[in-house]
Order: sequence, then C-alpha cells, then structure tokens
Amino acid sequence: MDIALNTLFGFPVEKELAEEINTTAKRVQVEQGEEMIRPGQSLKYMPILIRGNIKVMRPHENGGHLLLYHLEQGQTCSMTLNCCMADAQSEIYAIAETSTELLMIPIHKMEEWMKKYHSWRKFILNSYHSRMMEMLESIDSIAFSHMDARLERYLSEKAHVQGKAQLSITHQEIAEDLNTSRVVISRLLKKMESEQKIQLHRNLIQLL
DNA sequence: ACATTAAGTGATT
DNA sequence: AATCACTTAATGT
Repeated sequence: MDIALNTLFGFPVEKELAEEINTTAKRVQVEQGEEMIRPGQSLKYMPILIRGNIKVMRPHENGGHLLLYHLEQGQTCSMTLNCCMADAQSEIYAIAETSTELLMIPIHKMEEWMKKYHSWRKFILNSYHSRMMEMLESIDSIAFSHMDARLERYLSEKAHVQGKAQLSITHQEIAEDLNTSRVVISRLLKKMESEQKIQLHRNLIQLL
C-alpha cells in the first residue's frame, strides 16, 4: 500500500509515521449507500477518508435522521474520535454517500501516535477544529435560519461534495435529511426555481 | 392501459 | 412550517 499521506494530510508527515500508517492501517472499500456506523456501536477503528464522501447524521427518536455534515478526502470524524477516546458508543449514524475508500486505524495506535508524532497530533487537532467549526455552522443554520436558508446551504454542500451541479435526489430525500416534510421542500424549491437559482426535473435538480 | 412513484398546489392549522 | 387532500406528470410493467 502506498498512499500520498502528505497530500492527504495537507502537510508533511514524518517518515516513521508514514511507515507505521502504511503497515498498520487497513485499507477498506465501501460501496455507495452502505451503512458505516450505527448509533450504539462501539468503535475499534478510526477512519480516515481517502476517496469519496460520507454523510454523518444524528438520529432522532421518531426514526428520522438529521444531517450533521459531510466528510471528505483527508478528513476524519470527530464524533468517532470522541467515542474512541472515551471508549464510549457511537452517538451518530454514518452512511457512504458515494463509494469510498478509507484507512482504518486501530484506536490504540491512534493514542500511541499522539505521543510519538508531532504531525499526527497536528492532524488530529486540525480535524477536531474543522469538524467543530462545521458543527457550529450546522447549529447556526438550524437555530437561526429558516428552512429556505437551510435548503440552500444543503444544496450547495451537496453539490460541493459530489463535485457536480446536477443533483440526483428526490424532494422526499431532502426532506428527510433536513427533518421536514416533502411538501415544504417542494414549495421552497419551486420558489428557488422562479428566482432562477435552480431548475427542477424529476429526480434531478440543476443548480445555476 | 394500468399502477406506482415523484412533484405541484390550495386550504387549514 | 406542518399537514391534509387532491391533482398532475413521469416512469415502470
């Protein structure tokens, strides 16, 4: 296995760490739509995303899931880190939004490397920081924005992680991610269309 | 041609 | 913003 860790992390990595990662990490391929982490599950590995993207959601009693954020290349899930370090169970639900490739690092390694390698510590702390900021953004948008703003944010994030301006998605699916009803989404999308922001088709939304 | 699923809309709370 | 009830449009069999 030979992965460009410098590119993945965004800064130089110690040679010894790169070697350790290459020998201990399991490289895993996950198909689109596959369930990766379930609430209540205890975690033995921390994932680092090599390719693709992952949807992280907070489950609710009524069976719905509220979208928290997406994970992209070079990122790891801070909720997972939390669980690993506290030896706790998952509070979140994660599925692969596209087919993805991951490095799975055993959690005991993760703690060991925190002490040994500066670049690893930096990677973990950076990850924590950026996940935390995204979480704050999500909280802001839920608490202080109305559904129209949340929807626009949702669409642009979706377009960003998929690298496309055409989203193959139904109004119902959007409604589930935002924990609202399909009717509301349909109305707001219709409004956006009349404002020339998007074009609507069956199972497809074209961003302009 | 018929059934099913996605999307659009007015009225009500 | 949510829900109901209904319509219309697109797709599958």
